[in-house]
Amino acid sequence: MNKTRILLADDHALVRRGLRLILDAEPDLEVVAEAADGAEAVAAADESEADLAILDIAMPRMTGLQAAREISRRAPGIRILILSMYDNEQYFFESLKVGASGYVLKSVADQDLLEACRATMRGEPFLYPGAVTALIRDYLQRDREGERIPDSILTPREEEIVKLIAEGNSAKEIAETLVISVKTVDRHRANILQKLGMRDRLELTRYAIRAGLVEP
Amino acid sequence: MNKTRILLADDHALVRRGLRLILDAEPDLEVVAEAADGAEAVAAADESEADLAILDIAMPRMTGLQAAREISRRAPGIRILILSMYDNEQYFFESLKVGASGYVLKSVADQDLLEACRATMRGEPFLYPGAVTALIRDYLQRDREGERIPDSILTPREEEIVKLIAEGNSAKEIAETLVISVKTVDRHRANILQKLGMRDRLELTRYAIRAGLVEP
DNA sequence: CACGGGATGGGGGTCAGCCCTGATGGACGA
DNA sequence: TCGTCCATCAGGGCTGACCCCCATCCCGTG
Repeated sequence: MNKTRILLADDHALVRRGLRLILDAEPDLEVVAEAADGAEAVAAADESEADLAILDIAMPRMTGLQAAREISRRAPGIRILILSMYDNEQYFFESLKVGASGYVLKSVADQDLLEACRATMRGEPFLYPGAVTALIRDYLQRDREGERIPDSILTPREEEIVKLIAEGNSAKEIAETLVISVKTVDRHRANILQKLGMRDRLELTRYAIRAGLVEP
Repeated sequence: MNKTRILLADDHALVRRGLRLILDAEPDLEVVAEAADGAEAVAAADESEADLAILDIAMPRMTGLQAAREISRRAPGIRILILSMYDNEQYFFESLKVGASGYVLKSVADQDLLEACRATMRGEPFLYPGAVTALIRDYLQRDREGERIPDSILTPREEEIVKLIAEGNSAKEIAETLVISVKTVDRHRANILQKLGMRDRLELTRYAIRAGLVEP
């Protein structure tokens, strides 16, 4: 019987180590590669011939979501499980959109993670209980209003801007960092705020911190 | 030989489980209690007769720092190790202030965590390498300027203002809440920013979240 | 009592955040 | 090829954030 070959990506070595112990203790699972950020994860996915990638959502350089998008584009055969600190509908739906088969909260028990791995490898999507509620609520609402998913998701560029704003950079600094005009940063910020229904950088920052996009 | 009895507090069950595997694998360490938030940790410290409390810094209900303050007040015999995602001087110093003997980043290797536990139990403070740099820099600066640590620099009123700012309120809203003039709020904010050496509300907000003054 | 710190304000200034309209070029799918 | 989405940018306007100097009042302490 073949073991499921796992790529494990989390920026905290200690957490990674703990997860590895949990996974390696199972007879049917085997961690064959580790990554400390999104970019490493993408590279590791290319080389490791893993069957399953477990990606933390909050990582430097490239978030788990961006990495998932990239991995599922370059290596469609790899199943992806997103690991998240936050019980957040927005991120759950976005995970599915970027090609992940499952979404697991860090607050679940280890048995749930193992079950998620196995379900994913069987080709079944894994939904953590809270997400089911969110899913149902969403479908009900869409049904009631007869519309499709509001698609209020941010573009990659916009996510980049969100990070920089939430890290405390002014529009001018962001413009210099990205080598674009302040006006464009302005434009992006306006679009972001409008999409997320927020009113200013401060609210956006709190959101980004909650979502694990940046550190406080 | 007696094992070191450990209280492990982290809001993510998965992470907690992983850490427990790391710790329980050692012959001289033993996890005897777990907690999923700061309040639970305080309660567990009262009951568990633990020797060492490992507290994640970011937890609901009560942050690791608040819990540490409470635990070291109620049970001074328990050594405390703060576990943090953030390589941040401010946080590090606050940890020491609330009675912790060590500060360990989640990005360190498992061996470093084990070494931190043992050093703490030997009565030695454990400093992760980056913190040493910060410590030295701080001492140098204090030495140069010939002043001592201005602890708890903010007045009660100012802390009230900080909270309101960090919760996303505008100066106008704060003025209405406190029934004072916008100008006074302005004045307070200016004093606060000057005292903390920060430049705007956004930086202040991130500080307040890190310090556990407000929820993200 | 006099002095200092804390809280409260006013006047007046600069600058950045935020929003609107409108426009262009490139990429990508129908 | 055409429409759509994304990223890019300009001009111009409003408001709030942030800063300066200064004044008042209360309070506790030397």
